Amino acid sequence: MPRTAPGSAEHARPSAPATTASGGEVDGRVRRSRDRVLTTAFELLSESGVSGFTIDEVARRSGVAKTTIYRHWPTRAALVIDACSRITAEQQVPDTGSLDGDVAAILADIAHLLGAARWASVLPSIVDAAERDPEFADVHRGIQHGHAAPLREVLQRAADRGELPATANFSSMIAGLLGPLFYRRWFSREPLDDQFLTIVAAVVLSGQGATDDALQA
Amino acid sequence: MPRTAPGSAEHARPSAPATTASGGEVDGRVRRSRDRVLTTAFELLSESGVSGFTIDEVARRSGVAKTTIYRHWPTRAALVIDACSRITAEQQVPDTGSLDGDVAAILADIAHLLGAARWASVLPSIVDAAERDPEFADVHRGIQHGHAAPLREVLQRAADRGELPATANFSSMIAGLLGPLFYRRWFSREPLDDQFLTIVAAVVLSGQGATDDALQA
DNA sequence: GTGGAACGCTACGATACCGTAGCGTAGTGG
DNA sequence: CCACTACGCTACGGTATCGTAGCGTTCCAC
Repeated sequence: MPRTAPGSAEHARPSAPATTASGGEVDGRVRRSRDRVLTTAFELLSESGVSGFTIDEVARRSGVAKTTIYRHWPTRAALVIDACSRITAEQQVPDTGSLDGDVAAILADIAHLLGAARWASVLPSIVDAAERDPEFADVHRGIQHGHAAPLREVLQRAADRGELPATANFSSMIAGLLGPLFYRRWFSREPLDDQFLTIVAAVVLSGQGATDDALQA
Repeated sequence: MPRTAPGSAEHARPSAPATTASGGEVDGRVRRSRDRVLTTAFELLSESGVSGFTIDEVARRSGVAKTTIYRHWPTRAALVIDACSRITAEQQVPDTGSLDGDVAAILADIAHLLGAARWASVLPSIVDAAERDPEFADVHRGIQHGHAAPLREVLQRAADRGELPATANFSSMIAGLLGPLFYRRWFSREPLDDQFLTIVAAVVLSGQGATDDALQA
């Protein structure tokens, strides 16, 4: 986003509340507009990346007037960020009873996400932007946390159950589990088949590894 | 690069040879211009990413006139690609005698690259572009191959020596070794300390793992 | 119904780039 | 010393965006 100044994410609505007196309900028109725009925005984002993202194009595709878009988002950057944030895709934390099962479930989930064109093609754009723009760095942090958290949780549970040594290095294990998947999707561009997932999980979990003790061997 | 058509990478020089009658030597002025431009281009690329890359800015910084730049590269895209290709950074293939030693050396190299601001901040940009532009996909493939090849070679040598089972799954091992490093640099943004490298290598190599047999356990 | 908010439309001004033209200057090689 | 080539400079034409203004229209809420 070379052309636009960051600008505060805060947006002063024209004048009035837009929420009816009762609860936090909003005018149906507002809701429709916002939804249509955000949906289109996300779609466009996955097609063209952060840099190819254009308000004019969003307006064209969504059928929502450009002026209306600017009534809801103060700046292009704000809309991009907002659309990006929709990716957060909170993963569910599985509970199969065993660490192996939990990890397998999570890896399968992630692999599925990586297979879904949209998600997987937007993320590199965000990573790139995050390298330079602090606002994107925040978004990135959120996404990152979103998919590492479930793994961390099942690892913690396993440690509590005694399935993992207390010295287990969670952070390294997570990198060991997710890294190879990401690597294949974005770098070597090889398929993420079940066999690969199984191998990754087996190697990291059996080399239970990731404890610092293992280094003495 | 939303604004510019790809265009052939071929560039018809104005008219004359630019190379003297003798060998492939070129006019010193040409050499200076090309060098200055490419250097500046790469620098700018790592600062602003592929999308923030501008011919005008390259001209400003390098001191080389925009018209001159266009005399050497037919289009913005061509210059970007050319600058990107400079990253290829051919890694050396170590030969410490043992698989462990070789892998450790390579991981240290990669970690060093990932620590170098320039290289590491350009790559996400290329990955992003490669998602949509076939020309960048080529560049990306080259880079990717460039850093996976040494690993593949030391693994092959180890297999020949009998240090690895013949059934070893090289591709998975490479993903298992490089993935975690990349993951830490671009996703979790944790430091790549020696301990981490050691753990990664130990886990993947000890779980020699990556053979399909290991799955029966 | 009716008032007011939200929307759509057209048109702008301002920038930033791309890529090219034309012309004069400087440096290279013989 | 001379021709030839590469270079620098200024100025364009063209395009794509951003973000805003003004005004009429539609739709929600009461």
